[in-house]
Amino acid sequence: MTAPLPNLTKNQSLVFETLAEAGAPLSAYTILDQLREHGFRAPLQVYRALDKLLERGLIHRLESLNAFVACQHKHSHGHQGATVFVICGTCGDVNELHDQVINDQIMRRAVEQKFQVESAMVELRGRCSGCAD
Amino acid sequence: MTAPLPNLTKNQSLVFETLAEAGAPLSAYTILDQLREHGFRAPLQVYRALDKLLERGLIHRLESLNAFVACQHKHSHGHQGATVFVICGTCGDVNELHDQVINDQIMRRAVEQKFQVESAMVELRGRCSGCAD
DNA sequence: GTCGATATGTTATGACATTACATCATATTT
DNA sequence: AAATATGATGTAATGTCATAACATATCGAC
Ligand SMILES: [Zn+2]
Ligand SMILES: [Zn+2]
Ligand SMILES: [Zn+2]
Ligand SMILES: [Zn+2]
Repeated sequence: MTAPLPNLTKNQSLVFETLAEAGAPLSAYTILDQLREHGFRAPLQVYRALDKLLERGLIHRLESLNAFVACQHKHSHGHQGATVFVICGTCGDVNELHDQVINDQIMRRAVEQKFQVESAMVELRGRCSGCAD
Repeated sequence: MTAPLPNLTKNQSLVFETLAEAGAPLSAYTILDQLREHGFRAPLQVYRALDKLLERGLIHRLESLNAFVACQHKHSHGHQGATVFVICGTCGDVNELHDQVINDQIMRRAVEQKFQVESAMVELRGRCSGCAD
């Protein structure tokens, strides 16, 4: 029984659709450029929408790329625990995994140190099977 | 039998010492400011030194902070596998862990996808025991 | 309608990182 | 020693990512 999501605002929808249709990570400024024809003029319009979309878990931020990507979980179930991003440096393809073993171990180590985890980032850089040597 | 490390250059040493003495993450521009009295004038002097220190594993880059930190392994043994950084958002304290379970599982999942891992980053953000509510 | 909360528009600024080119130091070869 | 190659350094300019500050607009609760 989850509360129904309030609708996205116009700007939030535009930003989300841009990311969802790209199916790949985009920087905030790339999103801005793609939305200029829809009236976007300034970075803050993008960043504000991104912040709200992040809060709702509809998108993710890839820290190692300074870029954003639509969540690959179509049904918007909450993300419990760490998300693992597998990023090909050659073709730019990104895959999102959730791994219970990694998540459990992260939490085990955090508890050991009495560390309260607010967010966990796992990003793998390398080459996907299609780009292998 | 590891080959002896060639000595660091003057700039590399200055940057490394700055990070080692700070014992905390510093941005490239913070390092630059601290080294102005030693003749540093431009960001590139810092970034070039950081690149070399990263190559040798003497320092790490914290992707979620856009900052750099000296490796906490005093003996400069190679880092095999994922390094886990535990970062307190309140006091800024950073701890570096190496966890075989996390590393093994990352590699297991990568192999499943035929993904060749070049680097793996795990960063936990939250509150350390000293900063708990 | 008034008020409060949220969203938006706009300008300017701050923070992080690289490109391009010139110069200097050092090691190797001839 | 002179010539060459390699890596390090100095400097200016530029590019990329993100936020501060302030004004205006929209919408629902009362
Ligand atoms: Zn997701
Ligand atoms: Zn690829
Ligand atoms: Zn280390
Ligand atoms: Zn702390």
